[in-house]
Amino acid sequence: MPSISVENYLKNIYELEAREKRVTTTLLAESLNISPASVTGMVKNLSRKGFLRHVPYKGVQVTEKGKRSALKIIRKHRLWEMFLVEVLHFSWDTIHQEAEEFEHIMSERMEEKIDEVLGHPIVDPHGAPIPQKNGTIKKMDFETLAEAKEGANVCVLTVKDESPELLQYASSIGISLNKRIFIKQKIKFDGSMIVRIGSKETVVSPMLAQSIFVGS
Amino acid sequence: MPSISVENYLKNIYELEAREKRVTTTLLAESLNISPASVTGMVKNLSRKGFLRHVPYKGVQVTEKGKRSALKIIRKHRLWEMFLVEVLHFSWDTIHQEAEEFEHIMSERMEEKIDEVLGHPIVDPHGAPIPQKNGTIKKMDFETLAEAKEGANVCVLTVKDESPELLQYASSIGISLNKRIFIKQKIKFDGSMIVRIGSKETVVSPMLAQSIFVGS
DNA sequence: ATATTAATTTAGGCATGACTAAATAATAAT
DNA sequence: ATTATTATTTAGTCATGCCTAAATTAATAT
Repeated sequence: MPSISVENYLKNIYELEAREKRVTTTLLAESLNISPASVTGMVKNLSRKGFLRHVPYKGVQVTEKGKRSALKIIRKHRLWEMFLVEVLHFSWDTIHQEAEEFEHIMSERMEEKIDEVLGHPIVDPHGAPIPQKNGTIKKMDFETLAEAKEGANVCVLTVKDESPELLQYASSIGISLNKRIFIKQKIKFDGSMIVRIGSKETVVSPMLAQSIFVGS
Repeated sequence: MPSISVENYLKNIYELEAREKRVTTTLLAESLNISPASVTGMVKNLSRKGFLRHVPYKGVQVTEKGKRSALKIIRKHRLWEMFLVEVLHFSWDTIHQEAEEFEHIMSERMEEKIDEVLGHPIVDPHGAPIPQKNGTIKKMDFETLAEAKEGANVCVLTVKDESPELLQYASSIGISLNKRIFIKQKIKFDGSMIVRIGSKETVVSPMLAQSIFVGS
């Protein structure tokens, strides 16, 4: 059984792979808040054990085996986030950190019970897809709000969940899952957008816009 | 913040103190499934840090500080057991092991939410008292079923929770919390008892009887 | 092409928390 | 009282997973 550290490495690598071309030692180190030197050591271990492929100075990739492990943990994380919101009435901005710990100690039995009580949900409270029992996960190929064109009317499908501040801010200007956003104007100067959400008009900064994934 | 190991030492010492005159190194080692030599080392640390008083060759006791920590963990453990039964529909014989892990990672916030959802329960699913937020715990001075007199009609108040088998067996002969047991006869030979629970008559072995705490 | 800078890896350490084997202390038995 | 037994402690190891400092490799700029 993989240790908590191993699980965190695999999860982070898997998630970084989705949004970066190369998952370098340094990138991974930053993501894990661990020194690059330490990462090198662990990457060697995990490669030897068949969880990763590592081309020195180039980057790492999870193998099939590594991916399976990563998805198991992500499934537990997202199910637990859902449970925190639905059953324990946590708000969406406080659950990520809670789930970071529980994902590692959640038993199979527990996973099943929670999945059952929640009625087999397919997305978590931030709209991220929950990996299924069989190891599959719905592919996400949404664009970010930052990429949406002027005049478009889009739907909020996913919001990045790492930062409570971001989520609080998003809530405060009316952004939540499945809300529609009309892009009234994009400012050339810095990429800010003037948008209409419901009946209110606000400005969305480029940084916020890059954390929000939308579809049509 | 105490490590998981430290929390387990403190909890076990506290619980052993309640039912043994001296908590010796060996006893503690057995309870924790750790070698006596290792226990000696940790006991030294914890004494130095003010969690324990240790008289070499005599035994250990928690200090006030140690007791406070122990009760915090026991509160989390018992609240979580209650939650597993009430909200996730686990049966009472499967929850102890689950809770052994979660007690260490449960945040204050989580503790509060669960306490709230459960309506501030005062006992766990095995009848053990849940330590309160302020660090107090209801004193348990019940007798064991084994000590009850012939002809007595007693009420099941607590059942030891460490062994799933014990709990399953107790359930199977009709023993659960708040059930009344009439002691029809005590066998001199081995201490077995012939009892009536509801309308059924059964034999309770001395070993089982010692794991069941009753009041009148 | 070479020098500078940045990324990566190697080498050596450290804390935690376990282990075994050997030594010592306490207890019980003759 | 001495011996045998049992409990406890000491000493020395080990695995995990992190660290820093130094060395190496790669990438970039002149």
